[in-house]
Amino acid sequence: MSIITNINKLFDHRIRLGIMSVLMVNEYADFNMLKELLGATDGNLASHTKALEKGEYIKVEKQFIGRKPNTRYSTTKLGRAAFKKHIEALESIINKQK
Amino acid sequence: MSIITNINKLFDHRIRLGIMSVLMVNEYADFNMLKELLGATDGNLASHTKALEKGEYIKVEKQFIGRKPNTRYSTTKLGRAAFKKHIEALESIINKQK
DNA sequence: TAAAGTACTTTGAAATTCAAAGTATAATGA
DNA sequence: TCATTATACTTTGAATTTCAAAGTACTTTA
Repeated sequence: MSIITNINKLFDHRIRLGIMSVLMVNEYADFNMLKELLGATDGNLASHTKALEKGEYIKVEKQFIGRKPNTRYSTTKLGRAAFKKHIEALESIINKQK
Repeated sequence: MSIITNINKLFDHRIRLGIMSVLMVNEYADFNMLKELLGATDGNLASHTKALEKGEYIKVEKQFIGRKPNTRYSTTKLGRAAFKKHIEALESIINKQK
């Protein structure tokens, strides 16, 4: 049980951390919203959302808004639980600094 | 200026986060101490310390203790400043969750 | 003095990251 | 109306990073 035991590999990247962080406080976020909020390129964002999707931490819904495709993301129960644990692990590391 | 702007790429990995975290609260840590605290393999730890060293965030001193080689690590001023900034960025993400 | 242990370092395969290019459709403008 | 530009992603593959196994150079132990 080391100090980094509860750091989740899947959240251990700034873009994925950002995606989760946005999705924890917003019920949904679409591709462009995430792209803008995180300053990621299209391809980069797509691969990170795919990684989180594969881990079943986020859910993807594709729809059309008017005639435009729109992809929106939301967290899963599993994702929310995992993220909370990750945040707690970070907090515990941070508190050691104080 | 996105929510992940101040997340430092070099600290954005659990092992390097762990190394810095240990070195922030201990003046020195040697190879084995870090290895044990972080549960890293030798090769893995070596490459992460090398990355932090290259970024001039930690300093490496090699000496002999008795007849055994001993490598000890400590933070640099630059490293401490960068890590503080990183921790503040994490805190700000965490606080958004509350 | 052979075998096992210590303290790393090197190596290279595997996994990950990333942006450029691609796809498909929609909107715009001439 | 038809070419051009824009939108919303996806695919691709080169570059980088991660990782553990194997290697090196001793030292300790039996």
